[in-house]
Amino acid sequence: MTNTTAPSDADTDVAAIEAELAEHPHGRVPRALRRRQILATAQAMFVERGYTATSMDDLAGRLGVSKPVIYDLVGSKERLFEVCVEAVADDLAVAVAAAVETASDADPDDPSVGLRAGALAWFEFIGDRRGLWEALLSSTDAPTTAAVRSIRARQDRYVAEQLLEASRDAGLDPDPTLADAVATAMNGAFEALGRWWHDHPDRTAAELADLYTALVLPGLQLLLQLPDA
Amino acid sequence: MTNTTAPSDADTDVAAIEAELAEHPHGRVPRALRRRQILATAQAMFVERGYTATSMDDLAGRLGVSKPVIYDLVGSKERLFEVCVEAVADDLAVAVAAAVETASDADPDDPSVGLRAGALAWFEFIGDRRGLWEALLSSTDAPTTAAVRSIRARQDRYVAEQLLEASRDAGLDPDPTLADAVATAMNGAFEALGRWWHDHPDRTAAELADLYTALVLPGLQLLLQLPDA
DNA sequence: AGTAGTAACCTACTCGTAGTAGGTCCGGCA
DNA sequence: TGCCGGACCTACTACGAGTAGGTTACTACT
Repeated sequence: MTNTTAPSDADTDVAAIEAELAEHPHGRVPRALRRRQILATAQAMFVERGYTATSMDDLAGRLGVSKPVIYDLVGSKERLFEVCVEAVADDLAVAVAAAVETASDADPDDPSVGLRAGALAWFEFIGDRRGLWEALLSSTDAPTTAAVRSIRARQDRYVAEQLLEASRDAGLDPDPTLADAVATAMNGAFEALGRWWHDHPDRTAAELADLYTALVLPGLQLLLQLPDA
Repeated sequence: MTNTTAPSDADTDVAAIEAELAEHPHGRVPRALRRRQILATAQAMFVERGYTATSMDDLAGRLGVSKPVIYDLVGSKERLFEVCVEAVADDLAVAVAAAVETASDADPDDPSVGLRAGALAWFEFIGDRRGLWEALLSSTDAPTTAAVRSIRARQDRYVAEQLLEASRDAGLDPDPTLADAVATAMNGAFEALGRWWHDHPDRTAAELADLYTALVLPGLQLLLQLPDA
């Protein structure tokens, strides 16, 4: 059930943007559109060749535009990468949060269904964008610094918040620092399983979500003293 | 209990190597020694400035040697980084394996003591080399590609093997692929907690090892059907 | 219509860094 | 004394990120 909707905003973007570009007879194009084109094309190149192997000259060539245009609109190569990563991270965060909310609403008493639903949404998301995810985050060579740090921090915050909420819902008084650490560890396991999946593509998102849940949930319930069901 | 022994092979190396170098009156030094000097100095610079900010020219300058010497002895900048990482990874692997073995010998019936001992050794090791670990692995900007991949693979293999062994010791017939996936997830959690520790230095290695064990062990026992104690 | 003003874009650089071609200098050994 | 090989150096090339300053075409106003 992983390929029903648009597989990647980026590819869609490229097509849509191409169409919009055609409407402008001369090479001259509004800044906003040019910027979207740059981001979409850059994302594609990062995926194909990786960060270092993608040169700004090549990108400019592929865009049919000179380098200063890119620098004017984006600022720097590192910034360009960051923006690409953040776009993906935004989509992921939205997808996961929606799945968690839906599941929690359906079964408000069992905190484990939220976890399971979130895990499933997470794996389905990255399953739909294999190359993208690998290239941008699980990354092989990028000055991932700021970008990856910030999306990790965001995921950690989200999961920690979920843990605290579940804990409070169960009538407990949770330790925020503990929740923080646990959330970080959980997300580390996510990332790692995402990489593992890449080397074992025959597995399904559901299998990974089950595995993840089975591994993490029992310890979680003990640590946070959550109810069993 | 984290600072009793030699805190970092690298610093020790620098001193020892300096001494050995003094024995060679002219600048001329045997290849092997020069190579050790290069590695030690490079490691230090990578820790101080990070990968990209460390230029081969600067390194050559600090060594009092010209660039081609480095290229002759190491091959490339990326290779240089890899060698540094692998050296640390070797030490870590040895430390963890030793701790696990000792603990398992002392209490052969309870597989959880091995896990707990390994976790503790792992955290103590990286606690002893904060900056080093952060710079080389948790890395901020390196073409970590090959290096990080290979050390992750190695850690994964080790943990998977431990899991299989524990499972067999309990008289079960374990699934290698499952063990592989679980090991990967466990190590992902390790890495993430290592990073978290960096932002919460007030914690002790023992606290982190306890947290890790508490989070992971229950699920592990269910998944692999290990005995409880 | 003619004429600013400005948005989009380009040419042609600088600067820094990875990596290399080819030569030098010194010790040992016949 | 002359030769050989190992340690080392000077002086490059190639390439990529980022920029200074100029050019063209569209828009708005008189």
